[in-house]
Amino acid sequence: MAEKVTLFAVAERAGVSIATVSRVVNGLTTNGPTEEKIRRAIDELGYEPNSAARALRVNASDQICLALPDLNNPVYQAMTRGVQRGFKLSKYRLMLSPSLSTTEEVILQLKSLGRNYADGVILSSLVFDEEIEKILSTLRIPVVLVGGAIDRPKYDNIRVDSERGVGMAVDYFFSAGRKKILFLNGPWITNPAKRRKEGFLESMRSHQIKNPENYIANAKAFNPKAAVEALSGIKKLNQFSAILCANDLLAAGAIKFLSGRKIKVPDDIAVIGIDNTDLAGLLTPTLTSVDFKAEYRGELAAKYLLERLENPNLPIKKTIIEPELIIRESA
Amino acid sequence: MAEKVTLFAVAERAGVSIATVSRVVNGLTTNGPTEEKIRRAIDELGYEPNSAARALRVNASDQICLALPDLNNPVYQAMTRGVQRGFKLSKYRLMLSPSLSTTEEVILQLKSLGRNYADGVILSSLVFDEEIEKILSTLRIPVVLVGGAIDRPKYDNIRVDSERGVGMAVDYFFSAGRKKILFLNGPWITNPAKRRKEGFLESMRSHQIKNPENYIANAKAFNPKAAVEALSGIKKLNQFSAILCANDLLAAGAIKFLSGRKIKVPDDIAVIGIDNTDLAGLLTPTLTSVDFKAEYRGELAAKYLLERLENPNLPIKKTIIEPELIIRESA
DNA sequence: TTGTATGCGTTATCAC
DNA sequence: GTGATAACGCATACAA
Repeated sequence: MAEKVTLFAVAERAGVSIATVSRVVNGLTTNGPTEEKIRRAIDELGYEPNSAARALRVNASDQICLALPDLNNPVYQAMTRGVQRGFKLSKYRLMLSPSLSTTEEVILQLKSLGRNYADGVILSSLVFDEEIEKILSTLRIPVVLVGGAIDRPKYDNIRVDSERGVGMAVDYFFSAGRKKILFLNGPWITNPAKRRKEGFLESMRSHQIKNPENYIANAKAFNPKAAVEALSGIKKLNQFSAILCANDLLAAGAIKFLSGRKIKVPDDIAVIGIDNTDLAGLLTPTLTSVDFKAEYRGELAAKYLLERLENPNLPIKKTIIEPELIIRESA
Repeated sequence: MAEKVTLFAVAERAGVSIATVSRVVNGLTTNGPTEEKIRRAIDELGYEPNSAARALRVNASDQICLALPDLNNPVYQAMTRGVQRGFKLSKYRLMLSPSLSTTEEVILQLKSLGRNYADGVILSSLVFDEEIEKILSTLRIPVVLVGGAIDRPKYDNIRVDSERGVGMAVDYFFSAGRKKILFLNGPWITNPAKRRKEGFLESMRSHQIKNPENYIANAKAFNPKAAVEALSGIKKLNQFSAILCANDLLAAGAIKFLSGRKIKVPDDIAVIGIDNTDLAGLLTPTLTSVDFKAEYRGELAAKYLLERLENPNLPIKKTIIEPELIIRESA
């Protein structure tokens, strides 16, 4: 391993003071005949500024923390790609939190941000309660919320119109004459599940369906296997002509389950997913899905955070993403 | 935003010196009646140690950099999950590099590591040349290579037996009487593509096939769309009874393409993928795929890096992952 | 066990 | 435009 090279080494080699080198490195001195010498010394020695020293001095780490629930879910993979892209041309490095499923994990992660290793955080959590809210308010760095359900006026926030998205799917089913709709939801404690359920109930009622809560099944997780398990437990599946799934992974499981039972999709039962992930185009039949534009949300979150870092006094920004129903073969 | 609280604040409140507080924080002082006071002060003030100051002082950032080609590819998503898991119980935070496709991007990323913001790096690159090698040797932090093709005796290294994995697939085709095999490869410049191609040629020759290089198609990227494009360009597709795809995404594209042409999988043409990603079980037919255990490799890479960080003098570790053919419906 | 004091590498203030 | 120097917050060598 090579020896470490600091400002002092460069200064010595160039025959100037460290202050001058520092200025050149930071572009505070343009012309001057010294600059040439210094640049050469930097190249020859392979000098790279020490992040920690700089961070300590200017109180900024040039790092961003991305706090997400679960990298198994393609929707967060897409969001991550969006965030990556959003920061690509910036000076910021991206930190990836571990998977944050429970309130405790979220809190631990947020608390650790008190160590000042990040200049900002993009948080997308399945859960949101007062305790999390409290810790958020103690953070000394800007926060961008992606998908925080309730209105949180203090933070830049990118939400999705869940109710509308779910409603679009229900409407589409009805327009195709499918009125017996099963809503296959994920774990009911999570925020997205709550919102999507509300949207379903509301939309069904608007179509004059009584007691729509009877047409809801809950999978234990947002994945294909849980979908299969949940559907296996349903007695009279053929009473339904459509299944609306709370995300694409559940839809993938549903399609597998149905074709295993020789039930034709969409002829016998139509299926719509939510999130419109990469998966949708690869399934057979290809999956009709409500696009909540996860990658775009990630990119937008990055943009909002960058803008706030540049100017902390900007007014709070709120965006509600309009969902779009991407129609493919499954419905 | 709350005001910042340092060791000084805690020390003042507890009526001790900052050194004593520092020791308590770092667990260098056990009992003592002072500890109680200090802990209370820490709690009351909500003290969190400043990462930058600590990093500067001890010359360690408690951060790890994960440098990957492409988060669009599920195999790297899986690897990332493995790495996340591997570091979950450690003190290390995970930094995610931007997508590293070209040599230039890899070099830029590696150079930036000279800023000492990471204590170690896990590198999985599609490309490896002398220039990258040179920069690697100047790094002052441990490196774990995942999938560096050539032997690199200086670094902990987790490889995959590509040739063997591809051979398993070819053997399986032959055992099912399928001898006319098309190899649908990715961009030929990348390392995995080279290795997999070699494995294919070698294996075909061992089955007495002459000029196997005539049975190779190259997709422009490792994704479904590129697979469709590549297959569209093939005149006499029905001369083949099997397609081996260089990864699952290509296989997904191939299956879509074939079913679009009313070619039955596996009856008319069998398909095998590589990587055995989450996708495999969700396609129709489900995809037979060579498992290179990406998630496990990620976790192992994290383990190797942790061990080396703990003890830099350990002998270099090399592991070659044994592939496994996961048989599903597509072949 | 506790306190004092030094330095990690950098930026920024101040004189020149 | 340049150089000397203080300070960022912490860990630790040393003295007590």
